[in-house]
Amino acid sequence: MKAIIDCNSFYCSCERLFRPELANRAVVVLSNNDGCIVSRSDEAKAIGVEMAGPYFKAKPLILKYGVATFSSNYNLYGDLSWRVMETLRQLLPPNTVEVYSVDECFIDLSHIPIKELRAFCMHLKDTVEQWTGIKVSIGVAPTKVLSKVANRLAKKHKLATNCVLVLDSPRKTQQALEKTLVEDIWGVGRQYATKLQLYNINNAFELSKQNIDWAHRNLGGVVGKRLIRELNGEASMPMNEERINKKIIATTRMFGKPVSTLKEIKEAIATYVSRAAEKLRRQHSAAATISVFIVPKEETAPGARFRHGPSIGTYVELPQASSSTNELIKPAVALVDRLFEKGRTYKKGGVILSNIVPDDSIQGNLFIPPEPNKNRMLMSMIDNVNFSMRNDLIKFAASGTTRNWKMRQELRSPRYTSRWEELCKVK
DNA sequence: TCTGGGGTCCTAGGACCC
DNA sequence: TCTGGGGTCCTAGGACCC
Repeated sequence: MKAIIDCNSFYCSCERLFRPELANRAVVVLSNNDGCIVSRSDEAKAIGVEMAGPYFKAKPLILKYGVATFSSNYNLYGDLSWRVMETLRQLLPPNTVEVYSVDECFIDLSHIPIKELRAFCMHLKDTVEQWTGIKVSIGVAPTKVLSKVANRLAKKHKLATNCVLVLDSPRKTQQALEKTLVEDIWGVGRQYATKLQLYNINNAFELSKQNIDWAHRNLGGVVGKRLIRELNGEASMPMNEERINKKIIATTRMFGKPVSTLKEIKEAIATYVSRAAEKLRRQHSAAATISVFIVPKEETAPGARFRHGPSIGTYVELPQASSSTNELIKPAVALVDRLFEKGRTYKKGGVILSNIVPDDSIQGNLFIPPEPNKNRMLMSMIDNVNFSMRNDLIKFAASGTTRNWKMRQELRSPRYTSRWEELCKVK
């Protein structure tokens, strides 16, 4: 059997941890740039604050009910996420924890007898809560997709399930599938949900009865086949070993306010390159392709569903993979020159590094004299200062100093667990 | 006035090879 | 009139996830 363990309203729970007076109050956390709502406590859900809705639209509701509102504080969430995962690793055999996202992991439970699964999972849940202060829900089933189904119901019916639901019989599984609408299945997004409803397939049980070849034709090829098999209890998505290195690394942001000068866009892009290069070095990699895009500001027709306008982008292959900020900034900024059109206003930009290789096996280039990664020392010194003291204490001139385009983050809580000067004060 | 950011996997189709 | 077949690699774009 497999399980998915999922932190309840993760970002909100993190904020509450250091603000116990918020325990029973509605809490929401906003995305970067204070744009959207990305986490809601149960109380916030109850008063009708919508997930992923724009902040400005929810604001009347938030003010009316006095909802505690936070900008996202990724230093804090990252650290607490690590604590939760580390706790689970200590309670489980080696290599049975697959971290899936900042607040979720799959675990392999084949070492636990079926009859003891529930008790064991309660033990996991209680220990995580006791050690980290974060509440989790656990769904257990023979496959990943079914465990996601179980997890969703566990969270939905907290009182009845105590946040742990085990699907250990065909009868329980069928009941769970019947209670799950197609759009709530892991792997079914808006496109597929619409299509399925068109065929009058409305819940997960109905979907599980569909023909495999039909799924292949209609639900994205092997992805669809796999989904049907998983719903029928046939494990088709193996547990993955820990993903060490990312294959692409991106840093993309809305600008704090629309930007219309080439200089400012170049500064923003140079700053994003610095961030992305840090991520690259943290995993001891180098990138050989660098892509840059910018998104012009445009109006959304009233009433229309919001969508971003097309992004304008291009990329360049470097003669040799690199992880040095200065080597990456130059080509990135040159790409901006090609993309920028005078007179237009832009709202977002981004940098994507791909073609990523380990930095100890960089493919030499016949036409470039080989030289040791001479920037390595400098870079790691800069990283150390910036990580331990203050973001961007040391930065490259190309990043600019005024930074009018910088994102808004007006409601961020202190980084309680990762900055000395922001520690919780008891007295 | 204000609608996130960072990923993964998969497919189709073109270029190219023998 | 007939105009191969089988394979690999690459890229762009779609769909999905949290």
